[in-house]
Amino acid sequence: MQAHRTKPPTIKDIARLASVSHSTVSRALRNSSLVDPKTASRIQQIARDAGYRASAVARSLVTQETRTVGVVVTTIADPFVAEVVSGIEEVANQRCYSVFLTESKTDSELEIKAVHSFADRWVDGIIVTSSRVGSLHFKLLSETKVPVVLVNNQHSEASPHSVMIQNVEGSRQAVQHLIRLGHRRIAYIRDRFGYQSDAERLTGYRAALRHAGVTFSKELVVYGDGKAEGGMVAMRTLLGLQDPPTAVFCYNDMTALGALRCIHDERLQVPQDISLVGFDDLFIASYTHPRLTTVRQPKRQLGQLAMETLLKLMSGQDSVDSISVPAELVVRESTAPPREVSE
Amino acid sequence: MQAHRTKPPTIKDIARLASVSHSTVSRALRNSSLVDPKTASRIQQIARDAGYRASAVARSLVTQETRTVGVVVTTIADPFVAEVVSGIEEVANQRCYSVFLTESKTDSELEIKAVHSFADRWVDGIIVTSSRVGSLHFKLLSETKVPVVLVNNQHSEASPHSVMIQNVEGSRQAVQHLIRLGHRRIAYIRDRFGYQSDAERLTGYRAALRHAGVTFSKELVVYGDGKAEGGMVAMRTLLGLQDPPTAVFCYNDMTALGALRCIHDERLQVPQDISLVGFDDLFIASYTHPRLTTVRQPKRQLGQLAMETLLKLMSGQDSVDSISVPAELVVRESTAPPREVSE
DNA sequence: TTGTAGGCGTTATCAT
DNA sequence: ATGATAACGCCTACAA
Repeated sequence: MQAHRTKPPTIKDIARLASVSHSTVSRALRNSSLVDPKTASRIQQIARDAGYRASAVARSLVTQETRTVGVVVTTIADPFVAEVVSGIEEVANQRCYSVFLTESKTDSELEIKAVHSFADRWVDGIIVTSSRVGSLHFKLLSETKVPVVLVNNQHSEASPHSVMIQNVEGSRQAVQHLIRLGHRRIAYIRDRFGYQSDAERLTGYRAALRHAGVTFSKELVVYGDGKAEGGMVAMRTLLGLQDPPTAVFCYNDMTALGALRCIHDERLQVPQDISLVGFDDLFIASYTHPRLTTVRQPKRQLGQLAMETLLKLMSGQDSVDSISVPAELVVRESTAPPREVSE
Repeated sequence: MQAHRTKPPTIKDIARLASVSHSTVSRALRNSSLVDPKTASRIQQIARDAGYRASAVARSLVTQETRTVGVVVTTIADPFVAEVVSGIEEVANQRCYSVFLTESKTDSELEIKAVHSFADRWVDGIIVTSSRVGSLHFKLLSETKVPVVLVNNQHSEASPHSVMIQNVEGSRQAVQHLIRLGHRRIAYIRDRFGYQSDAERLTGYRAALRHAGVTFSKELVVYGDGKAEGGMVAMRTLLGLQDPPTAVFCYNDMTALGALRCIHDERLQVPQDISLVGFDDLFIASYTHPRLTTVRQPKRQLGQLAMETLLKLMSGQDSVDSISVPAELVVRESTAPPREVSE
């Protein structure tokens, strides 16, 4: 491996150096059996010395595949998304795929632009995570004939291939946990932008209530925005109620974080005054005070599964179906029996 | 825009449809002035109808540029890194560059593999953030002649171009703040893997102590790992001291998070019993209890600056120098005068 | 203003 | 086992 001041060497340069044709070089470098082992290793040595690296773009032009995948996310600054992407990247890397990362910022214009860019670049596959964008882009995705896998997509017009968390069952468990502790006035802070997953978590919430014979109370369901800020505001609303809840189930951990902030600011205690449950089990859930009870999503694994699914699709397997991953309740310190019951 | 069941159309297909040569199509689609505006728009219409998209890989082969940049990070699951990358992605996207994201996981093998992959793919530039990998790979980076920009790199053999936070001044401010509150026994929890930035923050810490005439106490400097876990362990050590510190400055917010956890677990109070300062100002710093006093790094901006620097480099400007970005102390609730003084 | 021809760096299909 | 030769899809002189 050596620095080259001018243009990097091409396959023809190596051919010249080795006094063979460039086809032979090509074969030698790809360990083709159609080449004398001796000359092969000789050529490999020469190529190495010259610092030769085959151009992926030239190769792609002829092979018609790029060994790249496009990943579009709302924003990588979201810790949930970041972990999913980390999982994707891990298995992509293992299989020698490079990943293009693009943020859509919940802007359908940008999302479309991203998909177009991916198509132009001949990516072999696309993964879309937690897209909040309307259905219009599904047409686009199906137009371009590259395989697409969705992760926790927020729209029901699902693509044939997706990896999703079991929202209903997860939230059912969470609320059931609160009920077993003795809670009856249990609130749910929704995500105004959550669409599908928010609807499903609401379903689980209602199912748990119904199962326990607790009547659903409209005032106990309020909207957040899936972020801490929205959780704070929503919690404030709940605390202002005539008869406030004794427990709150949040759309996700970020929302719970905001709710916790609000509760602290009101000089109330978790879980003594109010129990709190999140969703996702972000890293931070183990470091709040108190530690947050939450529903775990195997985030990294979701990413890995998505990439593995995409790999199958790209290799031509068409019998790949969607994957539904179970969520798991993690009980920590933010939940306890309500005051009335515990006394 | 129309679905095509078979192969996507090439420039020649469009040429045929428009009854012109493919060179004319090429010109028309790139708004060349060397083409009759009328035929140009006619061709554009035809291309649009046919769902034609020029292949970026074919174009790259002839133009010798890909409009892609490679970004290597330790792990995207690190919230600091994620925000930097978000900044990079934002300006890259604006300028129609796509970004390859690769995790090195602090493994020099992987980091080298990533750079090789980038080189093979003819990326126009590379950004490396918070690399902990040894200097050996700098040789590699300079070998490949693509422009490289480093963000908060952890080694002093810096590349000519980098974007760095002002660690010394930032930590000096943090510790000075503690001193002004009346603290004298101030600890620093280092990052075992922090190299350059850890050393610089230590320097700032010592400078502030010296300036205030506080003698440096070796036992008050302990090692964490830059993560919450390490912060916990380090804090436990500090609390076990004969004469524990009244304030602790942490390498970063993650470390502070762990320290806070430990303090809570010991039934001590922040800031009444002990003051705590972090570094980074991650999102979470505003949502701890109490809110964390910390030194802000404009993370997104670091990424933007890095990408802008890279853009200049790629456009041939060679008179680009490194950038040093000021850090800003953000005083919140985790710092207060020590007990002895406040009573 | 438009068309023709060559080349970007590979892989792949023929011969030899 | 090796070497010409032709793609791959696009851009760009150069010619017309």
